[in-house]
Amino acid sequence: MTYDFSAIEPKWRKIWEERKAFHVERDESRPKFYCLEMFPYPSGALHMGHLRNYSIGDLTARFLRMNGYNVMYPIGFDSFGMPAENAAIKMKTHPAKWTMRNIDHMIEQLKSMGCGYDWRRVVKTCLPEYYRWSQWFFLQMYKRGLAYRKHAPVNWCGTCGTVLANEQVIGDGVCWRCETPVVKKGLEQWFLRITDYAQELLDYLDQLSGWPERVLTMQRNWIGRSEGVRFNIAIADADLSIEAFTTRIDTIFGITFVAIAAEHPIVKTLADRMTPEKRDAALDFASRMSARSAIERTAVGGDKMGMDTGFEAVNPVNGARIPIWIADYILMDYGTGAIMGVPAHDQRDFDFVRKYGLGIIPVVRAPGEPIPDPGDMTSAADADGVACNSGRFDGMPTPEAIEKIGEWFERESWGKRETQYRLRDWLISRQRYWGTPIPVVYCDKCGIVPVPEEDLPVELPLDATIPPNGGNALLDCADWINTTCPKCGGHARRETDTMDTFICSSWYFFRYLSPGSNDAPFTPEDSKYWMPVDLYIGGIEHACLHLIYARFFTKVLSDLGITEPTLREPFKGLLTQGMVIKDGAKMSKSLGNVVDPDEIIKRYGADTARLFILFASPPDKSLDWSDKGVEGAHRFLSRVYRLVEDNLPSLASAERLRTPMSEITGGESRDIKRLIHSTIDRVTRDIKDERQLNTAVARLMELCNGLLSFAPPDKTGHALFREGVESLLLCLSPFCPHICEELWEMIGNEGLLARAPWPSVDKDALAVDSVTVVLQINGKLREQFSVPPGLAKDELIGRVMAEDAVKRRLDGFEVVKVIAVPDKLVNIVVKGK
RNA sequence: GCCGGGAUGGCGGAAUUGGUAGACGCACGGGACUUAAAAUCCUGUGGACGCAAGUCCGUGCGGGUUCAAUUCCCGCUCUCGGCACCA
Repeated sequence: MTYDFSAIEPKWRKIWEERKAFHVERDESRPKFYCLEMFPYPSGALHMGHLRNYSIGDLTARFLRMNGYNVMYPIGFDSFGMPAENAAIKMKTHPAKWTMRNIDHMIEQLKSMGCGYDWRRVVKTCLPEYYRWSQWFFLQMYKRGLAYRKHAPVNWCGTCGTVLANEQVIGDGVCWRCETPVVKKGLEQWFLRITDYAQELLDYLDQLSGWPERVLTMQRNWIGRSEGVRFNIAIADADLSIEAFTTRIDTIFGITFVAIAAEHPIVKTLADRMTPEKRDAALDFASRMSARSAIERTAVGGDKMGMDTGFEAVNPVNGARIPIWIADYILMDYGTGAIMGVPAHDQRDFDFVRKYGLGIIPVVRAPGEPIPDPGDMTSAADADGVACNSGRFDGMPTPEAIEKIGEWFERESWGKRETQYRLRDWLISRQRYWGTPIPVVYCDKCGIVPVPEEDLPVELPLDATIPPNGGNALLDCADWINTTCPKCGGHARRETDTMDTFICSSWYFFRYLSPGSNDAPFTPEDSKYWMPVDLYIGGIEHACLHLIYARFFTKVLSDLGITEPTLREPFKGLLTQGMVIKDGAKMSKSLGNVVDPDEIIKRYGADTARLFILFASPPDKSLDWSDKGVEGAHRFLSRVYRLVEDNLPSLASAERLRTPMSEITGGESRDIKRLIHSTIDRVTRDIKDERQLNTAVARLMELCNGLLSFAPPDKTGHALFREGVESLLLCLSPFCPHICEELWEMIGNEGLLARAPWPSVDKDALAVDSVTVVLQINGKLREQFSVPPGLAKDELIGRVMAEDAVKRRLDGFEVVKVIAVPDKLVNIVVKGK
């Protein structure tokens, strides 16, 4: 018989299922571990990235289960979203049908991988039993003012036919899904007040020691905190003022213009006070500027465009009159949409005045240097220095000037020191059908009315037909839209926008914990026992999307009293797996370099696929797919199989499971005992502490090689051989569970390996009988000697110096210094001949 | 521009606190088995010189610290990723 994975793998999956090997319940008597994977979108089939994600997850879950932890390891499907609608149009079917069929197929695929999920806990976010609670959370937030509706310039993707949250606009301003350039549109939409949590989201990053530094940095950048002063600038000869925000209030004496965003409301006010020709020109300029896509607006080194309004502003500190311009480089959605222009110390302002011939006033100089001549300046000087041209602040270093002038502004009530964030409130409305309906109606009389909790869920009508042009199918559901107002009973219309699917994924990890719960999204007991997630595994692409939203949701749930007040963060540990690469590029359909997991599993088995993936590179680095490497992994498993099959009589003859080191005499036997236990030791540490799964596999290969070349010399030898084989199977089982179960059974063990305890390390067996020390001369390796371990420095030096080879080498040299490192080396420093 | 990774044989990747660079695997060379091939097993494999013993060079580049540097410090180059007219 050879290694027949196609018979072995289904056999053990069936047994695991029958024996409910992976069912899990709360158990206060054992430490818990919550191992979570980013759940897949049911696109139709798993790709290699999924296989990698879930191989890492299942290994972790199995390892910890064997180590005595009560392990929560669930899976589900993020099953609302655009692709289902697109597929529905293309395949002339319904998104629900397409989605549910895909889920069924992907469940089969996940099972074929051998992942030990608790299948009773599967979450499908497109089912009313799930999304009713998303709606319920929305209502709780609405009640507390955390969900609100406002008119705002929003990001619109023409291809997807919907608005997007800021986080979903990526790169140079394109849609995260279809990469269409996004345009700004003024619309009334629903938002969640995530900015209320900006500071906490930032502060708690410091506590997330189990997260990769890159992700923490990305989130810090995204939240983008900056401290400055918000202040009023009066408009001359008008009872109007403009608010500006600056982080460099110390440069206030250097203002030579004020610039406002094209979308700024004051543009219209000012235009109304202009001559008709001037007015038309201004409004035309403003609308041309604001209509441009993010790509055009932020083109690197883009020429700045501006227009003088003819109005003047008054510098609060000295009464200087300065022109007010509309400028395209001012963003309406950051700060106040208006800035004080200080060309001497801001490169953008500098570029602007050079183009339009406005003045430059230097107000910071390098210490000990004269005030620069504006005419000589070739760029803005944004470095710190000391104040100049700034009245009584002259000579003050920049940080102090920022402090003192800020205080002065507050004292004079000109403005206030303030912290700004780049983070924007989360726009959750989507003009799409296949999503969670927003539980709100618009009453002719009462306006916005939330749907009462007892009327939840607001079910998505499943009899809708997706319009072939990709529009929102809900708009055609007149029966569904027209309803009665829960408040006055009059006519009302349902909200036809659905929620961003990132809402669904913001709390699914709570739902896993209480799958049957009908009167609450999850039970407090379950949440208290299982949360937080101990290890979350997924792609880094969610660093500023899902991972921020889920943190926000967790904080809100905690504040609403739905979870423990102390549960402020959902994910204690985060492992961002690397990409799967083939031929130097990320696997993608367009490049034609995809490898189908199904085919690999069919051809080599799931154990081989998993082993290769875990062996080829560390989990957080990118993985180079190699067909040859897969064959290598398969070859190894065949060798493991043969190791057992060819030695069944020897294995059966073993009389004891563990032989103490003190009873082992032969050198080879002592070596194999040592190899067994150093392997267990290393593999355990590699998995637990280092997450170095690739080196753990390497150790197991070494153990296998060692056992293959070990010929048991006696009875003790046979016992040791069995000890080695059992250790190998136990340690290998989280990587390749099926073959290990099979071999475990073959050597006569009862009970599931999946439930067996992890082998312990026999510390006595780690002690070595001799060590190799090297001789260095002037730091260069020269000789090697075998000596007993634990020799003191002097003893070691004495022994090495006595060697003939060493004497020969030192002949004619003067020994300057001798360094000894016990059990490692002796380095002799010598001087010329 | 700012922030964060990374650079080690032909390839993927290893190297506790500075202490034998290249574990493990792939690929390749030689051999065994075979009529032959595949599979399997044994064996070699960083580069240069050498019959050999051995010597020299070698972890992106240039310096430095040290008896000793892939590892620590200073200065660069290249590369991947994130953010960016963010006031």
